[in-house]
Formats: sequence, structure tokens, C-alpha cells
Amino acid sequence: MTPPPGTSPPPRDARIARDLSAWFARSARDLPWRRPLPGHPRRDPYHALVAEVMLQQTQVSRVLEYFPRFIGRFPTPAALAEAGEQQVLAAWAGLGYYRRARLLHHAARAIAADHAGEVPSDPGLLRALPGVGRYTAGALASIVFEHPEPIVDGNVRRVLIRLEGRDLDETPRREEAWAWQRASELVAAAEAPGVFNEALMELGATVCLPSPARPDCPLCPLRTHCRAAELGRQADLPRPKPRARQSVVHHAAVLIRDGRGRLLVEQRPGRGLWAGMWQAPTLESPKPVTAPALARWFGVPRLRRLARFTHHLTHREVRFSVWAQPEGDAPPGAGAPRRFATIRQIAGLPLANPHRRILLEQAGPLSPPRRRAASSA
DNA sequence: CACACGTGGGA
DNA sequence: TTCCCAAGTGT
Repeated sequence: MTPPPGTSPPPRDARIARDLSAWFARSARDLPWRRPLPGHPRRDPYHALVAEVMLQQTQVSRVLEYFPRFIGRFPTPAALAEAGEQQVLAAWAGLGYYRRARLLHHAARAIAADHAGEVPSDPGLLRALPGVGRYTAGALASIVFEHPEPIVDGNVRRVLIRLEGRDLDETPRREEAWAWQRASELVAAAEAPGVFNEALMELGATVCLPSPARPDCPLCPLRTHCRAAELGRQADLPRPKPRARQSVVHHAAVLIRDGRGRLLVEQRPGRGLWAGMWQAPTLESPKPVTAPALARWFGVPRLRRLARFTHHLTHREVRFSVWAQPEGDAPPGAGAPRRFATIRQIAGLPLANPHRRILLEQAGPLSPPRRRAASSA
């Protein structure tokens, strides 16, 4: 985009934008959501929306696995809008942050209802879609529609802080405001805003890496502009953030079969962890439960423990214990929405991720509590 | 606005 | 193996 009359970008910003964009043109990874559809001048806005939502807080390698399948199943906003929430969750299962799937589903319904089935190009309209925040709206507006909108994600933040050698002990809020301001200035200096924005993220994801891996400065197209590199401080910036504490919760999951060998499953509540997904009937508690207490809770005569394992989340550690009711005992009364399901039916449900292991390993014998790495090979 | 929300990869 | 880490959106 050409700058408004009377204002021309600072020469350094223009050189940064030019050098980075040129590097991207020759170094960009070939990713499915970057390919325009055959016979189309630009990439499909709906594909870009799905990809951007999937990429929120999620690594590219993970999204590569899910994106083609999701697009295959829901090829258009209308197809996604008409789908049921359980189908959408099932297509998202294993990808994490499941609220994104619901919000994307709602966004598709809004696109169908309010935008004639077409993803809008206006940044304000994009921002109004469920699950589309400042970053995602900017990414779609710039990358798909070439509006000169700034974007700041984790990669961009790190690249900008190093580029400007910004070593301040400031509040996250202030740093955030600075990064958006700087991103705005730079994108205004770019000839193609979408190319520049995507290049900024690509640089952070492939060259200007976080501290442990360290940036590969000799390969960097911005090394001659970089204040941190000039000072030899590129590995120290940005300063590490204090990490959050982790709490521990206990989930006791019980395997109960009916006379035909089907397993009892229940749906999790509509909010919170693994919202709306399915699991073996589970008692959650801050401390471990004893076998008699668990049997009492589920209203069955007795239970024996089959396995234990720990599932790690960002701010929480979930200690699972898996229990079974001896064959022939009567099933418990209903509490949450529950039903018996065959293994084949269970495999098609949106399962809370740890329960994929708990329930589907029931097709064969459940492995004993993990000890050494003796079992594999 | 501090907090909740998943998962896999790399040191 | 085990520990540490990343960083968008909505409430």
C-alpha cells in the first residue's frame, strides 16, 4: 500500500519491510493454507480463517495434521454452519483449546447469517466474529485482503523486541501497547502488508527463535538492522517471564460395561476443561479418592484399579486413576448425561483427550501402570 | 483485568 | 526421561 500523501515512512522502516518481504518471497514454507485455490488469485478467506484459529496457541506441525481433514469435512462456511457442535468438536479432538472450535462454529453461523456466506474483509467486521480477536482480525485483513493492519503474536513480539533491543522492565500491558504501535509503523512502510506481516511471523517461527534454541542470526535478513544483534544480546531478549504455578487435581475414571460389552460414557459439562466432550464416568476431586469412596459415589458394590497416569496441562496437573467394575456387577444409576456405547461408537465421539487412551485401550487389555521403557520395541 | 483454557516439542 | 516452554481470546 502507498503511504498517505505527505507522510513517508522512516528510511529504516522501509528497508526493514523491504528486506524482510524479499526474504519471505524466497524462504516461505509451503503450507496448505498458504496455497490459493486453483484458478483463484488469492487464498480462500474461509481456509485462512480456519487456519488462523487452529494456529492460535498451537504449533504448525499440529495444525498440518488437522487442517486438511477439517476443510475436507467442512469445505465452506455454510457446511460448518450447518454441522452439529458434536461433529465440529470431533473434528477438533486432540488439538486442544476446544473453545476455539465452538467459537469458529459460531463464527461460521454468523458468516452464513450476516455476511451471505462470505468471510468479510473489513477489519471491524472480522473482529466482531466469535473467536476472532485483534491478532486474528489483523492477520485475515492483511494476509488475505492486503489491508495495512498490524498484527502481534508471540513470534512478532519476540522479533520486534530483539529488532529494537528493547530491554525494559515494564508491565506486559505496556510492552503489548509498544509492540502494536511498532507493528503498525512497520506495516505502514511495507509495499504488501500481508506479505510483510506473514514474513514477520515466519522469521520468528524459523529463524528468530526463542532463547533455548537461540536465534540463527547469520541467516537473518534483518541482521544489519537488529539492535539486539548489534549488542550481542539477541539470546537474552526478551527477558523470561515468571512462570505460573501448577495445581494438582485427581480424576478417577471408571470403566463400566453392560451385558453386551458396551462401555458407559458421559458428557462433560458445557464449560471448563474439555467442555462438552465425552469421557468414562469420572469423579474429580482435589485429593485422591479411596476405592470404597469411589464405589459408593458411583453406587456400585466394588471397584478395582487398573492403571494410573498423569496428564499435564499448562497450569494444572491431572492425575488419572482408572478403575473397573468386576464383570457381572450391576451398573450405577445415571447422573450426568450417560449412555452405553460400543468401541466403534466411542471412537467417533469427541473424547476428552486422556479418555481416548482410557476408553479405546479397552478394545484390547489396558496396559499396566507405566514403569520403565521396557515394553516398547 | 487476572485468569482459564490443551497439547506437543525441545533442552 | 523429565522438566520447561509457548502466548490468543473471552470472561
